[in-house]
Amino acid sequence: MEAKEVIISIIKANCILNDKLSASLKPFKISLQQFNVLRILRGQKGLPANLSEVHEKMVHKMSNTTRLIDKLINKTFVKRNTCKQNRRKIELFITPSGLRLLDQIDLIVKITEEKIIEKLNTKEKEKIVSILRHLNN
Amino acid sequence: MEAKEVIISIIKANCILNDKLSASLKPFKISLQQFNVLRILRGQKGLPANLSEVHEKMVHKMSNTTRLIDKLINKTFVKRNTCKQNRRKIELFITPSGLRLLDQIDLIVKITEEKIIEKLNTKEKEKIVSILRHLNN
DNA sequence: ATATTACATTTGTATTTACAATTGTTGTAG
DNA sequence: CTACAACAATTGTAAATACAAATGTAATAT
Repeated sequence: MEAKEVIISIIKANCILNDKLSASLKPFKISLQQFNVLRILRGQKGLPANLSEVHEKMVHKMSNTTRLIDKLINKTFVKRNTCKQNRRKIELFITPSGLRLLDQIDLIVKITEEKIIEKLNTKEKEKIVSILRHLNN
Repeated sequence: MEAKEVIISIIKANCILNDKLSASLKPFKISLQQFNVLRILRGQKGLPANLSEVHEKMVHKMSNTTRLIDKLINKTFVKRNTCKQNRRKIELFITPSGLRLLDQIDLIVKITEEKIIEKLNTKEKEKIVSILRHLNN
């Protein structure tokens, strides 16, 4: 088994999965990355997240995370404050309208995600996550 | 095991692997996608490949494959002819200078690829390829 | 207090990618 | 033969992303 094969199979899987998820988000005029940011912020359960925390959980260059969030702010789904304790940092919150959007989107994304991996059984899912985690560390 | 977890692990793996490969290609002023096209054309062993064939093996929109190849042509690594039998099609060849470039790049990419998956044993590599293939079809 | 360094984010710019529409060519039905 | 559909590739354009440099703030050393 050549390294190349393994790598290509990961790249292709990513591509397919990205296409399907993006397509399911299209009616909501939101990109996959924007959706991910909103999900991360919701995960904070009211606590602010600062930009670098969000950035770490993403797969982006920092500069583009800024602009990604600019867009979410324009759409009123996110609010940005500079942090009182450390004015270099900024605090990010998801707004009520952002939460409402996620409410609308959640189900369709969940269905899409499950459809993507529907052919995998429990063991395979566990296996792939553990192998990939292994690869990433 | 939630679908979301599986999907995120694939996305992250792809991200890491993409970063590492791109970095190793940087000294050669060539992108990963451009490198892939060259590899595909070399794989033809002298036979022409037409654009749609190349496109199918890639993870791009057709329109961008055209432009990707434009760049390789500007760099003289690829040659383009319109197909005599069917003038809608174009034939693509890798040039001698494209082959020389690949000669230079091959080793470093191979090393990078192997380094990326060095923590996986034979069984894991086989497993992951088979699971992902399963997912893609 | 001032200079220096590190930190957190932003800006500028070029390149890449997505999406829609268009061009030119071939096949085919009437 | 002509019209029309299908095919293969390209172009135009907006959005996303990569990369380098700059801004503003805080911490530290002298």
